[in-house]
Amino acid sequence: MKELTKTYAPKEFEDRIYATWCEKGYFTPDPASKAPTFSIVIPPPNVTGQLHMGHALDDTLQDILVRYKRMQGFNTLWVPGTDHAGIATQIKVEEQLRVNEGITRYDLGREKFLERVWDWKRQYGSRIISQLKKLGTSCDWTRERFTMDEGCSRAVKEVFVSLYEKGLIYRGNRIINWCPHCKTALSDAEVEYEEQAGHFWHIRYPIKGEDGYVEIATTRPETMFGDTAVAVNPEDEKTRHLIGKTLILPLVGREIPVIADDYVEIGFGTGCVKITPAHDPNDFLVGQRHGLEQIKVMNDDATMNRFAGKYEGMDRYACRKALIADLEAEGYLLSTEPHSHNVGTCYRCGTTVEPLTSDQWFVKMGPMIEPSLDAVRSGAIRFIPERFTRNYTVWMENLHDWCISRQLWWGHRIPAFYCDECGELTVTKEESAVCPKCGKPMRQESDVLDTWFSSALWPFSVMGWPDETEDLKKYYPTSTLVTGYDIISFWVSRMIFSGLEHTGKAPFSTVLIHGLVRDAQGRKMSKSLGNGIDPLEMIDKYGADALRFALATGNAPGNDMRFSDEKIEAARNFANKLWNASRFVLMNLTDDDMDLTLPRAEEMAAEDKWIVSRFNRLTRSVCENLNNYEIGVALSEIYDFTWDTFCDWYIELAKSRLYDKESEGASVARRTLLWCLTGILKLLHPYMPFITEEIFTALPHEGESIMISFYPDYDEHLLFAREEEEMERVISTIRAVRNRRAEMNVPPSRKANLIVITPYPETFRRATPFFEKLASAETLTVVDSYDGEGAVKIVTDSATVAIPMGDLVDLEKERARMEAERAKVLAEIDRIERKLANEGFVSKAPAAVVEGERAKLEKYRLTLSQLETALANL
RNA sequence: GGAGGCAUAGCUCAGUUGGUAGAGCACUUGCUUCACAUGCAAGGGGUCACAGGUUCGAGUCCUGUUGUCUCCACCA
Repeated sequence: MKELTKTYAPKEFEDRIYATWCEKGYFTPDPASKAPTFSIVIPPPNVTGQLHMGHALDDTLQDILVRYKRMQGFNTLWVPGTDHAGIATQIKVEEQLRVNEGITRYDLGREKFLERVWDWKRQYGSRIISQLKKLGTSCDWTRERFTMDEGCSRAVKEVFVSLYEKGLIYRGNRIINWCPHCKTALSDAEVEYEEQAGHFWHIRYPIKGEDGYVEIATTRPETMFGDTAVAVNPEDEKTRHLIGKTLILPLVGREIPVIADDYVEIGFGTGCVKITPAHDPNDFLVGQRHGLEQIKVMNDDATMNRFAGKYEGMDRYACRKALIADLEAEGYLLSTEPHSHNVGTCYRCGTTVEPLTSDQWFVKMGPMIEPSLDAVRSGAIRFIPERFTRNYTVWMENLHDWCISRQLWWGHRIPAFYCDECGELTVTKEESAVCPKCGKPMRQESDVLDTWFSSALWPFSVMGWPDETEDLKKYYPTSTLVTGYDIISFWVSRMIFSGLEHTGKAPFSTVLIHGLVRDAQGRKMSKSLGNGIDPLEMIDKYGADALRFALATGNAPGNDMRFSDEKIEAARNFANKLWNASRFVLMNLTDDDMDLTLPRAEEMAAEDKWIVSRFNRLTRSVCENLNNYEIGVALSEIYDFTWDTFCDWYIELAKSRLYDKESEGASVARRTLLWCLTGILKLLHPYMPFITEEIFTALPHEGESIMISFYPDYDEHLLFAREEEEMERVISTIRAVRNRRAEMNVPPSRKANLIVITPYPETFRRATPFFEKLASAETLTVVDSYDGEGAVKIVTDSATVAIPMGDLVDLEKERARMEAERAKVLAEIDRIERKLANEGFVSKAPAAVVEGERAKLEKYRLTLSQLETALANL
């Protein structure tokens, strides 16, 4: 028989086991399977990224579900892959070019630059995949995908053309978020707001032909060059007289009208708002309503353009500073007050975004909103925890059109073509098209699509859509999507409306949301703080199983969790415990113990039936919790059972029979041990795949791997209520004896004779070896009555145990202790009696609860009478 | 401005349809018990933020208050 090393050493086997699983093809579902399917698509990590704790958590949860379902016999598929991550990847490669070669992408040109990015992708693209493998993820690697591979590109074109033809994609000049550093448009979702200290500058706008002026407050004076009106609310008495007047823009001298628009809030500020349609989303709308001219005053890099006059070429902030100084010098600056406000920043580079008007491509969201809300309302898609439904609904309801074009090079190039000859715009899936109108060659749109445009199609593009493939038929819609709450708006909602629009089906039925992994102090892990914990380092130090355990335990769905050395150490210790318990079982087994079935009920001792019955209950509870996505609760149940019930009690109880190796009892104990241990390994396998596999294959076992064995199932034939009760009596009495001995500082080496008075004489006679081994008993004698003086009396709800230890006993102390105990029991009896006397309780509480209280009362009464007898005998 | 989370043992957190509270770590005491000191045994420690309400019964459901975190919106 195989032997296990003395301590748990995950490095010795994790890689080997993973390689074996891959070789055997266990991760690939059987195409012939008729079983119900369970499918998941991985949230694709950035192709050039590295595994961080967020991934580790996300993918651990998915692997737990996938392995659980696979062991339950589902036809299970987990599709892996990576995302091209437009901006993120392009920034990285540009940075590398700058550092290594001192050049920009423009020096290389589009084609050469893209070659470089593909090189980069080839070089680093497999890194995160191999890191995922280290974690133990059971993805079907034969189906690995990339958001810019041929299939995904085809799906993207198909969707783009289809939406365009339906009128759901349009090109327009509208106000968008512009990142001056990335030099691209961003969607609303890609803008992060942060509170920044700023100022309100109050500026005087003179009224034409009058002496008066209008006071304007602004946080962004440099946009003044783009002002094309000043607005007041038509209902505002204080400003109504200004409507229709003409103002003169300070320093610029341009004339702008005062217009009336109820966008201006009465009572806020000066009641007069400068309107800059080209640089503010609200002003843009006001401008549209009033037909105002849009004057863009900045270049793509946020330097000022010719409309800024002498400030042309200055950076927007430099311009602001100079402008304020000039306004002050000319007497236009009325006052300055500090003002803190939210500033939009680019989610990739952190640069303050500039709202500006620009020609971009948009997805018209209107018609897709209602079906997306319906899918959730009807229950076709369920969020877990449920509260994220609201998060999703609110976002969906307030959705604006989605700006999908990016002025980047890395990404899906928009399949639109311009004919410079006749001005025709053609949107087509075809390459290098010729103008359908004039036959001249066309020029393809240079913009690429938002990364999230292709991610949104992921659940069906990876299945082969738009073709009616076998995978699509079998595995789409997918079952569960597992992701963090931080990308519900970026990704989850876009997959939902895309799935509904293009396949007519919601892409998944359940969305399991998890929180963020924070550091031990509760801070968000970030590069700039340098507080990130590297999952690979953790795997190296503690093993992948310990990492997975630490991530799966101790937190409820949707809540953030803290990660600490403490936590993963506890997980590693648990692995070590399981390892050593297995060593114990293994070293006791003999060559005859290849029978993997449980001994027959008649053969089993009370303790065997007890552990089997408890395991059976555990199985039921674990499955219930896993089915409800209570992944952490299920794990802690397995943990408690393994450590407390199996190791601390059952193994110890079994030892007394194992000594006599040849005996029938030893054989039964060995088979029960093996059966239970194997069951624990199976229950635990989804969480800790490596250690359970290593032990499983070391033990006598059926089948070549635990990962393709069947998950334990509740079996009513394995419920032994009577033996459970019997063993609980024994255990609680052993505990009580230990407790008294510890209180009295009796060393374990000092054995004692136990005299037991009990209504369950047989139980205690049979349990004699347990008291000898676990309660330092020399002998155990069951008697009808005992009045020995100078004995310590231990009273439980099933027995009075007397220990004659004359010299050690202080009679007065004993009396006091027992009186105290009596008082406690009396209080309990009183409490329960009052409860049972309460008619409301008896008539309204469930029968089982009332029955439970009655049983408790019974026990307390027994304890009380025993205590009183003992006191009388003292 | 709107929405939501959290508030339970010294610390970090569980607590699944309401039935007087649990774990890990830390702490105290005792153990070289032949699987494990990454261990074994015993123990101390909580008016479940506060105030009301529903109920026979509330950590759990409802309302409000306070503290704290997050998301969304963006009134210049």
